[in-house]
This record gives sequence, C-alpha cells and structure tokens, in this order.
Amino acid sequence: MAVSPFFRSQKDRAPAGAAMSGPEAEHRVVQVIVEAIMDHRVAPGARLIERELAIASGASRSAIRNGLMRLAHAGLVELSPNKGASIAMCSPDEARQIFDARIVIETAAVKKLAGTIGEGELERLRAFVEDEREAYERGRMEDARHLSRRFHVLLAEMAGNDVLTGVIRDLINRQPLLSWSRPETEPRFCGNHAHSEIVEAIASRDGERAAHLNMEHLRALERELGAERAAAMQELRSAQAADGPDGNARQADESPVVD
Amino acid sequence: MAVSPFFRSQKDRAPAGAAMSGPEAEHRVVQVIVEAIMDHRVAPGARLIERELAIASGASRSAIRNGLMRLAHAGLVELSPNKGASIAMCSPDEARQIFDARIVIETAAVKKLAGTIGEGELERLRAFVEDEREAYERGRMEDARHLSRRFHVLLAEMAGNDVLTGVIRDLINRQPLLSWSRPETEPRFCGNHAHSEIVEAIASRDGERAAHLNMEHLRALERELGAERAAAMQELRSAQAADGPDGNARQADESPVVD
DNA sequence: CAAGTATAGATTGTTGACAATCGAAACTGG
DNA sequence: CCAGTTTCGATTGTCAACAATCTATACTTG
Repeated sequence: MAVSPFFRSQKDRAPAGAAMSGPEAEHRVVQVIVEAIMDHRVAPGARLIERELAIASGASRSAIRNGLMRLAHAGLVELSPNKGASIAMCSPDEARQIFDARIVIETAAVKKLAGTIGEGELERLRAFVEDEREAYERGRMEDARHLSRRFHVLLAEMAGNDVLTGVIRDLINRQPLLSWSRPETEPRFCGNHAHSEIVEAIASRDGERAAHLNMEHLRALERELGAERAAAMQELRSAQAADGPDGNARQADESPVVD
Repeated sequence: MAVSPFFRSQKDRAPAGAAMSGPEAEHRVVQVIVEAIMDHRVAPGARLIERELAIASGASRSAIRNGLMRLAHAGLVELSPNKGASIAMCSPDEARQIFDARIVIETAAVKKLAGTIGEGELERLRAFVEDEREAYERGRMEDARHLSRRFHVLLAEMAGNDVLTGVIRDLINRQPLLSWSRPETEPRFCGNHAHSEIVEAIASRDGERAAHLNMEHLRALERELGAERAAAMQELRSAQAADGPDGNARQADESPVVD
C-alpha cells in the first residue's frame, strides 16, 4: 500500500512538532474516516487495519481503536471479534429500513416545523437552499452533496428534538454506504428543487404537504441509490467474470477505492 | 464503599477458575450495570470508577472502559474527559424529548402493525399481555415492570424495522433515569389495561385508535414519572437537613434479562 | 491431482506500568 | 476568620510489549 486513502497529504497528518495525543487524536481519526466514506474514497467492505491507520495518521493504536468503536456505534464500520474492522456494508433490506426510519422521523419533524417555525428560521432555511443551489450551479459538487445531506439534518435540528436529530444524523451519514459506486458520472445529491418545495410548504404552514413532499423526495432518492447499487453490482459481476477466478485481486493491490 | 451495588454476590462475579476475558467480559459488565440501573440500585449521577468496577467484576480495566463507552453511546452513562464516568442524569427537557421521540416512532410502529399483523403474532401479543397481568397480580413487581417495558420493544420488533427498534430499546432503557426515586411504594409500571386496549385496537385493524391509545399511555407515564421526579427532589431537599443514608438492604433475587 | 493439514506471517486483544490530570484537604498569609 | 495557594492522593489516559487468534500459503498424503 503506497498511500492510505484516508491520509493522503502530509497536511492531513499531525503537525510535525505536536505528537497529537488525547481525545483530539481520536476525534480527528473519526473525522478523517467519515470524510473518506463520504467522498467515496473507500468502498464498503474494505478492511481497516489498526496499525496502518495508526502509522498513517500519526496517532496511537489505542486512539484508532476508540475511534473505530465509535464509528461502529454509528453504524459506519463493522467490528467482528478477532477479525478486525471494515467499512460497513448495508444489505438492500437494511437500506430499506434506513429510508423507512428516515421517513418516519423526518415526517414528524417537518410537520412540527410547519406549525412552530418562526420567520427568522424560515429565512435561514431559504438561505441554506440558496447556498445549495449556488454550489450546484458553480459545479462544486462535493459541497453540493454535503449541503444537500446537511439540509435534512437542519430540518431535524430545527424541530428541536436532540434525540431524533442524532438518529437522523447517523442515518444520513450511512447514506454513502447504500450505493457503493462512485458518483463520477453525475452527482447524486438530493434535488435542490425538491428542497425548495419543502421549505415553501413549511413556509405556508402546510405540514401535510411538506411531509408528503419530503417522503416522495426520500423515496426517489432511495430508488436512485438502489439503481446505482444494482449497476455497481452488475459491473462488479462482469468484472469478476473477465478477471478470472481470482475475485479479490483488487483489494490486495492498491487502495480499495473503486475507480 | 463496602460492597459494590453492581456485584453483590459471589455468583455475580466471574466463575472462579475462568478468568473471563474477551468480549464476553465486556458484555457481562454492560449487562450488570444496565440491570443495576433498571433495579434502581444506583442513582443518576453516581460515579463509576474504573478500577473499582474492574476489581468487583473480575474483568480488566480495558473491558470496563469499553463497556462504559458502549453504555455512554446508549445514553445510560455520561463520560467527561479526565473526569470519568457517571450514571447519566436526564434533565426535564431531555425527558420530554425522549417521550416525544418514543411517541413519534411508536406511533409509526403501531400504525404499521395494525395494517400488517398476522394472526399468530396477534396471539403472541395477547399472550404477552396476559403474562404481564399475571406477574402483576401475583405481586412479582420486578417482572411486571420488566415485561411492561418489554411490551413496547416487542411492538417495535414486530413492526419489522431494526433501526427504529434499536432506538426504541435505547430510549426505554433510559426510563429509570427519568425519575430517580425508588419504586418501593408502588410499582410504576405501565398500566396493564392500557396495553390490552392497544393490542385490541391493533387486532381490529384500527391503527389510528391504537396509535392514539399508545400516545395517551405514554403521556400518562411521562406525567407519572415527572411527578415522581418532583417528589424525589422534594424529598432529597428535605433529607439534606437530616442525614438520611439510604439503606440499600434491598435484595433482588433474580434480575430480568436485558437485551 | 485433489483434499485436507501443518506452518508462518500478520493482525487483533490484553495486560500492566507509567504519565497526565483532577479534586480536595491542608497550609499560609493577610 | 477568610481567601488564596500548595501539596497530595486518587483517577483517568496513554503506551509499548506480549499473548491469542486468524488467514493464506505451502506441504503432505491418499
């Protein structure tokens, strides 16, 4: 392995003078792995070897271990005893459950929001959607995807229930695990227009409509990711047939990034 | 501290001879602490000292540490850096959020259940409620409280969404933290009649009614716990003047299993 | 040649000791 | 007598080495 998919530049590593210990290191490791998953630099199923991560990040193995445990709690990595950690893989059934759960919780959030939101927060929502649109139109796809996901978290936050907000945040963070193809061809981010419609439905105090729009929006996203997933598996299958009997020659060689 | 509130009998400790290492130890530690919270043997805010737990349980400090991290993620203990772990304390606002979250999720579960439940599962629900009633009438209050909480988890399980079931389970496990008075006077467990009514509403495919009944049931429980909490704080305040050491001579013969 | 098996390398899990940090009691000076 | 400071015990956080376990390769044998 020439370079880790997590820590690519020296800048990412700890500053040469500070050894970076403590919860700071752990938090940074978690952050870096989450970002790598978000940007599809690592594929689900990829093994996460503690010592490699420790060397690459400059942190101790203990910090890595704690970080991996935290990520496992969030559902982003799977820990099997004596076998190590790997990026979590979501079965189609799990994917369905995740979207169903999001619909249940976000529906409640949006309905409540339609009844209680103030003018200031409404303006903040509109500004957010505008930022999304701008990022999209300027071709900053990474930012657009990030903001697009963040939008749903923002809705939950505004609804004022920290418990449910935490659940929503975790579920949204797992989204990159649902389709594990790289979004090169076309950016898979929530349609900006849908977000705008939802905000306007909230603005007109029509909770039912806002909830319905959000649900359809999520269902559409689920279908898209399902199609992507199917395409990726199809591609993988044909690649396996062409490669010969050795199916996982891909992992041994370089980074487990699908490119 | 003469004896730990967690590990009181030698039977609770590791079997003499087997050093009990690995994830087994961690899981057992988690189990034991959860049960102690459930039975109100420890009060919210109580400090959890790693070395004490390690000695009392016979597990290593690392296992204790991992267990505490897991409990912290479940919201049962609070971890503050360099200051250690303590049983979590729920503010009144958090309590409200927990119940609101339960209402949101359980409402969805119950509605779905009313539409899809089969005859076999219905029978299982009825048998469960019957077990509850029996435990209550025979004065097995520990079992009754346990079954009473378990009922709501069962509803979530039957709805078929593991993500939401996990959330519900965590939220219900936090219930003993909401009112931290000892349930000596009268068992605070969900009214059995309410559960029966909910099951019958589900049986008649009336999801709206079942959801409404469950919501009112939860609201009533929230009010009860709130009142208990207020009483406990009042009692605590007056007990501060006169020294009142709690006699923890309470014996729990057999603790219910906690998932 | 195939199938099962021994072996070696790599990786995780655990332990105990050490360093960093915190809280509180004792101490000092005004 | 009180405020501030210092010191000390206790507790958490970190680390590196060791033991247990797994995976994959090479090997033996029918």
